[in-house]
Amino acid sequence: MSSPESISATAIPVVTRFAPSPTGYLHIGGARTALFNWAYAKGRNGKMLLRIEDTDRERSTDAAVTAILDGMTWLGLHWDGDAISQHGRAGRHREIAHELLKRGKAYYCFCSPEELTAMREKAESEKRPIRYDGTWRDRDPATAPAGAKPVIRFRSPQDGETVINDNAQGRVVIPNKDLDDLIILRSDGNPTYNLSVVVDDHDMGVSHIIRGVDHLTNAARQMQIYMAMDWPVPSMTHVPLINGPDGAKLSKRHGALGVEAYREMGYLPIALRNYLARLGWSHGDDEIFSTAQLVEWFELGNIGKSASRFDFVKLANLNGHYIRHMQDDELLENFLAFLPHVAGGAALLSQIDDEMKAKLLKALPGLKERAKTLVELKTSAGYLFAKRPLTMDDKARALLDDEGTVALAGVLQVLKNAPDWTALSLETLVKQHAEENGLKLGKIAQPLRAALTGTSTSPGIFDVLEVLGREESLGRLGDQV
RNA sequence: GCGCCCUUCGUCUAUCGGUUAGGACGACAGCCUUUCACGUUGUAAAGACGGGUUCGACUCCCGUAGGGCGCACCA
Repeated sequence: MSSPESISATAIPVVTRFAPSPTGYLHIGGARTALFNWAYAKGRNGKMLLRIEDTDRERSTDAAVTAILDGMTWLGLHWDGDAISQHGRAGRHREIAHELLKRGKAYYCFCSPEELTAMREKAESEKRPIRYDGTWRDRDPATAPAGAKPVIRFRSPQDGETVINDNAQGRVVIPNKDLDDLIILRSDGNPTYNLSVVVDDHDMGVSHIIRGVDHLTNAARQMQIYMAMDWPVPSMTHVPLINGPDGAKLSKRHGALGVEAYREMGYLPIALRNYLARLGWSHGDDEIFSTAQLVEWFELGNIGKSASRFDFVKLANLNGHYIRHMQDDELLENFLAFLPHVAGGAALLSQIDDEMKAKLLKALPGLKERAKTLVELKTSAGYLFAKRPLTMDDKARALLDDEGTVALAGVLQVLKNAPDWTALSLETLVKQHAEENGLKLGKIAQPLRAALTGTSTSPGIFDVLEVLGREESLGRLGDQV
């Protein structure tokens, strides 16, 4: 608290940003990057801004913007202020490109795309590094071919090295000779990514850049632009990537899905947040923690360096934990909100009136112990919605063989005379009946379960009886005798 | 090809020169039990390889191997 470092750290307002390009859905790596940016800002009273990097007009779509915003909202990652369109700031980027020109930090290059391709191919065939050769770096623009439309290139330092003091990666040194003169303004006058990012981050007052390591080399080029403009360089953090379960890059085959796919698979935002936070970041041995704790504990220095694999099994385990521990009414809310996003869910939702809601709520304590996802919850709740006479699955049918049916008929008589219909008293009643007839409880409970639910697995059978109610229960049992 | 980065149980990770290398998921075994789960107890399971530095290396340095990222008038 008293060290000069922490005093200055609290004095500088923390501004992070998440800057996706809207060329597809919000994938899981992007979601984690957003989570880290959000957690860091939240934990220091800062802001997380959202910038849509839509300067590629060909590939950017409105649908993708919507998907990204929806995904973040569902995950509970709220950005501050309005989302900023990078494309809308092209004029400002152009202005800086010309400022760089004026400062002698950039120059016009008249090479045609064909010449550049030839240059690249030649370098490749000669096994030389693929870089712009600097043809126009010191050449007089007056000697340009007539009518050629120039691009503006950044005049990158040729000697020395650029050092990135990265919070996650440590000190990364890139020799300047390996960084060529990148194009900052295209021949059509549109700015290029590395320029736009620097100008926007600077103008938006971004203090901390947290993004994927795939931008590490860009970070060096961007630093050079900051320095050419005499702008302060933000704190940099490059987080490792997330691979598929087999260690290879995430592809559509495994989990390169949009976050909406995780919603459809029945994962809870709180579980996904917890899981994602533990991928590449840690707080000692803590595995299960609240979002508030994440915000409190999150430090950039605790981000790891190596790529991690996405493990659906562990996610499912965490999800099951959160389902089990969630308050019933809150879980019901999550469940109802989830239904429209899953096949057959909308139809089911239309059947859920207040009475059914009450039933669901009552059944939830038994149901949630047994579900790792909301999809499983939907399946296991199926017996509540079933219409008489129930259709039996194979295992249920096997339980209702001759012996099972006899047992069922016996217990049905007892249940018909049950003085009150609560799980507790029914249990006493049935156990007493079993004892009197020298039957193991299982010999009665399983046929009951089959007749009541049409399946061989369910929550505790006495809870099922209570939730279903006397009339419905006796009806279903009678159907099978 | 060039540059940068990474490498601890199957997986996610702890360790910041001295530990029987810890935890979690998963696996296996037991207990609980009306099914399935939950819960609970226990077991197996790791420092890529080779050199240094050091009294002492998972930890620091060098090399090898493997993997990743970047090298566009994409972002």
